[in-house]
Amino acid sequence: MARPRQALLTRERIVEAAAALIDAEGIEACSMRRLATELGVQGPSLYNHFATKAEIVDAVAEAVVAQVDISGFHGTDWRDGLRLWAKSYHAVLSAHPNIVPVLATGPGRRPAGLAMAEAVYGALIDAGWSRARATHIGALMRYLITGSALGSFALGFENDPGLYDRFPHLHRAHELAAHRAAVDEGAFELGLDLLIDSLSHRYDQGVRR
Amino acid sequence: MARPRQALLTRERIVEAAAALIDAEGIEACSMRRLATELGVQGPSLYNHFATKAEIVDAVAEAVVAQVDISGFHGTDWRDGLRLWAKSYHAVLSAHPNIVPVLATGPGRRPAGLAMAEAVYGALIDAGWSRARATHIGALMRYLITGSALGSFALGFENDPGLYDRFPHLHRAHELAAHRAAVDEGAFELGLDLLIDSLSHRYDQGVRR
DNA sequence: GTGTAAAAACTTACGCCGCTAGTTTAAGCA
DNA sequence: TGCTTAAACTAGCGGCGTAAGTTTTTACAC
Repeated sequence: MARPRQALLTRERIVEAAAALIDAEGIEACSMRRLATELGVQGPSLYNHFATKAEIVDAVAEAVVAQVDISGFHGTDWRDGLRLWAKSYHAVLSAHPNIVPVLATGPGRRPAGLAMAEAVYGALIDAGWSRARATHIGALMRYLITGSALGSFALGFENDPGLYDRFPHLHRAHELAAHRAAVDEGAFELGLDLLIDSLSHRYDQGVRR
Repeated sequence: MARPRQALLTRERIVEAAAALIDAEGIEACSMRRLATELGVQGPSLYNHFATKAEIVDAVAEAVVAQVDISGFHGTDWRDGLRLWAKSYHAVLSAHPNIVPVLATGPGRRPAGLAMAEAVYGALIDAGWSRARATHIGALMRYLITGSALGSFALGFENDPGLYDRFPHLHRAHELAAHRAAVDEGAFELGLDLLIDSLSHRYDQGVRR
């Protein structure tokens, strides 16, 4: 086949298919040949639209970050804005855990990441936090969110009671997997509550740097 | 060359070389052929000592986690134990960031990870936290620690002022990289302080579940 | 001592990977 | 109408993880 009358590929179609493949089977399973097959095309054709595989993966990362809701910072208390943003970010990353290691490499390189940083940092500055503290708060929220999305804590323990015989306190660790959602979500929610409570306390006491 | 009088390889030598290569250039750069060359041997010889590359990477991960100091839980307040452990864990992962995504996949699969979970969970249970809360606290500490080690926040913003023209609050973001240590460490320390302060407050009020 | 089995290096090779080069044909425009 | 560019193709390179089979040495049973 030479050039078709109607283009078979677009950057959008490629990113969409790559995102689906990465979500389902991970970045390594999303090979150029495999992705092309999924799109009904031969492998090298993808290079007419993206220069490298890394560019495709980056575009997927950008599309994921763009889904995060940063509208909660407008006209609300900084605490509420922070909470809404964190929950949205957490929900988006939890839906796409396989792309998380890529996101972590450059929060401020992709447009959507910059827009997010602007919103978070801006809201904290406007609330009166010092520049240094606003940076720290933004960073540590990111730590909690990406850390929780990187891998399920509950699924990190295998469902085999015999594994924990040498660890008396872990004798019920094999039950963790069955309560994955409650454990993982509970830990994230607790972390968010603790951080915001503590920040709020400092803020109300006038400690803002 | 056939079998040598003295074995050229041991599991330890392989893990050591693999750890160095992963630290220096990442997991993908640590190919079987490359690693073998580094050890003065042909690629497939490694399979006499490990069944797969994943097994080698796993052994590196195990060796890294084993460096974390969990001795701080003995005979001290749970808050101090938690803080000492978290700082040690953070320091170890910061020294080996390229292995972090591997660690996140199974906190309770490797022996060193289990020993760590036993120490953390046990200390929290002994202090009086409920089983559910002890699990949550262990998990969210892990989130903060792995999240912070996954990628530098400061280095996520390129040192090019022009990039931030469209984002008024980020007009000094290009300076972040120059203060990498202060930003990244400051954020982690703040997160740790906030979490422990907040947990401590709840604990002292008798809210332990 | 000798015979045998296992161990630890080797060589060769398979199928997949990211990617390059060159080819073909259609589209878009002067 | 003719020229350039775009978007598909095929062929192929070097590297990857790994399997299979070879060679020689070691360790141990008789």
